[in-house]
Amino acid sequence: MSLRHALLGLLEDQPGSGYELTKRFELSLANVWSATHSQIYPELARMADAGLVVAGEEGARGRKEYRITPEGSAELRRWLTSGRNDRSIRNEGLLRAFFLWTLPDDEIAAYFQRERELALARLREFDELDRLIPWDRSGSDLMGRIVLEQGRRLAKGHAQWAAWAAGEIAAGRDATDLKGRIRS
Amino acid sequence: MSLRHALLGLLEDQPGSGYELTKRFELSLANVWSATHSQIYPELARMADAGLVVAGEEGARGRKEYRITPEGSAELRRWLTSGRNDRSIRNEGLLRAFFLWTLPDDEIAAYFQRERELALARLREFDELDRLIPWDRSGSDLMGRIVLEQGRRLAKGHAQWAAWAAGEIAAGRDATDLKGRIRS
DNA sequence: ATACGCATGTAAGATGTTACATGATTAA
DNA sequence: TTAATCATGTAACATCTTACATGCGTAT
Repeated sequence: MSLRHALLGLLEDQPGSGYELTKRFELSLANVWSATHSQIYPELARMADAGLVVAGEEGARGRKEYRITPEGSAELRRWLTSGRNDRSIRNEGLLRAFFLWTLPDDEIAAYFQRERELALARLREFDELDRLIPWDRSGSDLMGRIVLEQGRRLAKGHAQWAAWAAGEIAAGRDATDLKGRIRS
Repeated sequence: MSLRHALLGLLEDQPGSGYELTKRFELSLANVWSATHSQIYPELARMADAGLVVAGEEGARGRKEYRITPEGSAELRRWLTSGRNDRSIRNEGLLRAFFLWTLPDDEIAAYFQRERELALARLREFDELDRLIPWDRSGSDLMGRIVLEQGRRLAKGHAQWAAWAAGEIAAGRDATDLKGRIRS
């Protein structure tokens, strides 16, 4: 139930309406977690039922501002410290790579070349983000910079891996028929 | 619809029953993609309806062996070369990190310390796997080694990032009250 | 007046998880 | 004979995606 915890985390920083929280997903959480308003509105209602948040009076245009409750804060802390990172593994990029052997090897090389370029583009985006965000000295911004740094490292590592993989394919091309029936 | 493509990829290597494909998810795909038999059986039935696979006659204990069809192979290749990596971003680890500022900073440091240890344990597991798998010179094993290498790089990078982050927290501790209201 | 952005929701369908349910074969 | 493994499925529930639907407020 990570959507719930993402919402608790955002509300711990400051209260907000469903609409505004949707925007925060698009802006600050864009590279970490995605969610749309059609998920967020009903989830906020369920969280209110569970006592994790409360809605203030309706403002203009039916706007409802949610605040986190002490129970909500406790649940957030419980989630942060419970130590279990249990999302089942689903890495579409690696899944593709795993089956790439079914392609002719010039296409495999082209694939990794493109992966590398996409990763480098992502790296440039992160650098740009870092430049644009007016970081302050708050704890949330310190963690924001730490998360962004991991994004940068991941992108860089991905580019390097893709380049290395392209090299392996090129090296293997001479020694081995990739689609070969050479299985032992 | 990545489950479908994962199944096509596995069947491109060799035919198999639902039960056996479930095992292949647990063994070769364990660190890449997860799926359970309760997903796999109905999906294979749908794929047979769509003409991507065909079931042979029933064997012992009702065993049905599925083979990939030319249409299935074409669909696999289309997926591999269609270039769009569109999974919506969902990284629970980074999500947690993003909200860690709500904890006292000794707990943040402990969190990163544990992250580092878990990543190093993962790295050791990958090394062990690499040692145990009887790699051959086939294309599928070459790609298998390339994917495993990325697992190793990711784990190593994660450990380094966690160590770096712990250092940043320690450095910030002196300069800044992490939960501080110092927002500009 | 009208278009854009604010603001909230519902509905249908796809996908994933957990639990339930059954029975055959084989090795000890 | 009995426990483990092979083998297949269904059901209920949670979650996520995409599309549909409505109306207010504000600037041009």
